[in-house]
Amino acid sequence: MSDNENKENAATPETSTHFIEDIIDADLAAGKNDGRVATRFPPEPNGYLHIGHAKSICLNFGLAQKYGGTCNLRFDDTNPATEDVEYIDAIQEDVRWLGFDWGDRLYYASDYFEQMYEYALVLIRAGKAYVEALSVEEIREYRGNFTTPGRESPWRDRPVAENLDLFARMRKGEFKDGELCLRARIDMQSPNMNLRDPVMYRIRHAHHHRTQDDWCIYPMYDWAHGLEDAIEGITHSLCTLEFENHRPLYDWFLEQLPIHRPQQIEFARLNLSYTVMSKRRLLKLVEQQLVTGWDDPRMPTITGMRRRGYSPAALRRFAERVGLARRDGIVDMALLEHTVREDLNETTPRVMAVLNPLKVTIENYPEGEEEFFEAPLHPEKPEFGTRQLPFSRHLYIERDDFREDPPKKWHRLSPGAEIRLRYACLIRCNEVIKDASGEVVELKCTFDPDSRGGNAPDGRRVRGTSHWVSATHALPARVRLYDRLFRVENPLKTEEGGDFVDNLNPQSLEELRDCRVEPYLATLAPEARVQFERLGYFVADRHEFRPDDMVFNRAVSLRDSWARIERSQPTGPSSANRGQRRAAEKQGAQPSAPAPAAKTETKPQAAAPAASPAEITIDDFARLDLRVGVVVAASEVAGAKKLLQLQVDIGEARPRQIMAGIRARYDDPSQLVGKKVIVVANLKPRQMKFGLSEGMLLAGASEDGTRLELAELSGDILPGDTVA
RNA sequence: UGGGACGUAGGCUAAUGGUAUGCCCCAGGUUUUUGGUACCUGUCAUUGUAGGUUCGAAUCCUACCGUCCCAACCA
Repeated sequence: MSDNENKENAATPETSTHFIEDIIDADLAAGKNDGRVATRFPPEPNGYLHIGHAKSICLNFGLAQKYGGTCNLRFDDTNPATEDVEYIDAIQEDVRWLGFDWGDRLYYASDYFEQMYEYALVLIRAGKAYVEALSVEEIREYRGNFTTPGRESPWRDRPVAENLDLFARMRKGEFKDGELCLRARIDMQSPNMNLRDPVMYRIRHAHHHRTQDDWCIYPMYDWAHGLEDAIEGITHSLCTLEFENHRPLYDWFLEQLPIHRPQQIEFARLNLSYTVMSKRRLLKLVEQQLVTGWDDPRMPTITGMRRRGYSPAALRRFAERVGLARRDGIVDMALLEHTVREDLNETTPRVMAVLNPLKVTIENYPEGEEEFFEAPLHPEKPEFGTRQLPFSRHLYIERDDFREDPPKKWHRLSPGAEIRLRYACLIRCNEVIKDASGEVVELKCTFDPDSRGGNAPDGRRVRGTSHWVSATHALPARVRLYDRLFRVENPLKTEEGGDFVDNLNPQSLEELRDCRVEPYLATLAPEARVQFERLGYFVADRHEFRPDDMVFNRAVSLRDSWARIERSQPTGPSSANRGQRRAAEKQGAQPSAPAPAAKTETKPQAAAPAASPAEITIDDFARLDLRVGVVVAASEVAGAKKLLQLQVDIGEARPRQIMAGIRARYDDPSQLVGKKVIVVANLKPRQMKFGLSEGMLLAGASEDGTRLELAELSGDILPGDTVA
């Protein structure tokens, strides 16, 4: 590589610029705004901030940092009916915790009310605004709809003097709520509904948390927001896509006034799988006590994620990583979890905790004796230091780390097997003690005195390493295991008449009350993040943790490749697949290919370490939407030996295309045409090599049990009928 | 239904007329006193579809299809 190339590479930025940076670069190049970049983060104090806001915060503050500009924190407090000081405090705490500093640039829209009022007078005098006397219902009716243009209000041509008088009296409080309002005089025919004489001020005799009872008229968003930006000298006003239709209005208002003209730019809001992101819905979860509060660790709120143990750096990195574009989509929760693991892996000390303790007695270790092993707090970072691990005759190990009948590839403890206790020694299991019900209650083991520190004296290979605590020294703790709040990727997709709360994951929280942790953990401060070795990243609960009553929340589990191996083992407990098949057999049918059940839908949660992996319940099975389908076309798929491509009418606007691995049985596909079959209608469509498959057909063994056969139906049934 | 936007792999994302980038997911492997981490390898895209312009198109043009947003005195 030449020097030249080296230089070029060095100059190439690691991340490419996104479209907003491109706009700013162009503005700067054109000499706009005197080379200034000024952004703002303008939350309405009517709820807590969520991860979507975090994206916006990182964007706005990040841009200011990058361009040497400023970013204001501004509360858009124009609606006293829904706003509250509780939120004002919480929002500031969240932004600060995320790592951003607004310096002395904290502003409130309500500080501009007087100025806005003056500007409204300007519009009235110019004949661009008028006092409306129609009722809310009448205004709605006059507005028309998408297809029919609006009609002009009878008050639209009220003389300026009268408007001025009425508006002044509105302010003085001479009218009741809703009796009058101030409207912009724009265009009732506009195809953009926002331009059909939008309301600028409404009358609300309400107490405002900052202006008290000074005002009884409050500005609407469209009128207020551009003014707030203009007054603060914002250059680039960033907002989400749904405000795109408002931009002509944003611009129109500012054009009427002799003030600074900020530029509104929209970007796609962040959506995350397995959660909801609107304040309205989050509020519902809180109010109906479906979660413990705004800071419930399962909530996608910033404060919830904080309590969950996510770090500010992880959230910032995530915001960076999801990118910025104008196309909306749903970011995979797995990306967030990956980012959290990545950050916590680098920043977090390792400690040992046993969540489901199983008693172990080291028979050749003297009763009453103890010793201490020095163990590093981070295996790759000596600068983290070490701590002393007490060891004695009586220990606890994780119940999951022992199996009486070990499956293949099991590296952990089982009768006669030898494992390493992390940083301590090698032990071998000699005897299994069970209680009356047959449950394993204790293991009798011996340790190899020459293996102190954990190394095999003769270099023998010991593959399994378990975490452990000394029973005589360990401290009790409560541990909460969290899982995703919703059991489906998009909780907003519900059955007819359903509600997103129907999709809540009933197993999103599991509290373990009988955990044992090493003594070192009592020195932790609330909110300290640690890795419990081999289990996951945990945080000392910021509200409930005390040295004598320890409470930990699991931020995220470690990746668990054993769970994967076991899942794929034919002899292991049933995989998601097998479970589903078993359930299907009860109904006398067996799902046949194409895609053996959507992986992402039935994937067992890596979570709950104690849970038996991958079972599905009868409730899961009931989620299958089975429909009657009529095959309208069937053909072979060129290049695929097993597949048939079917068009199946299930009573929808168009037939579904379904790829089925049944070619071996139906060598003449045309014989299938006209047959009534059973279709899994709510299976996530799957893009296969040979085309999209939009469902799955049920099949079973033929009567003589020798071949596969599609389950067929007959009788007076129609495509789309539900199969009970 | 009128208007506005958006379509790149299973999910995000890059590309600025020069032959599809990176991350996540998934599958395998190496190292390992965490079945973690790190590292390596692999699967997956004729860029929504169909035409056109061009030596050359994800990029420009046309048409179609699909998805999202808008009919609060909410923001």
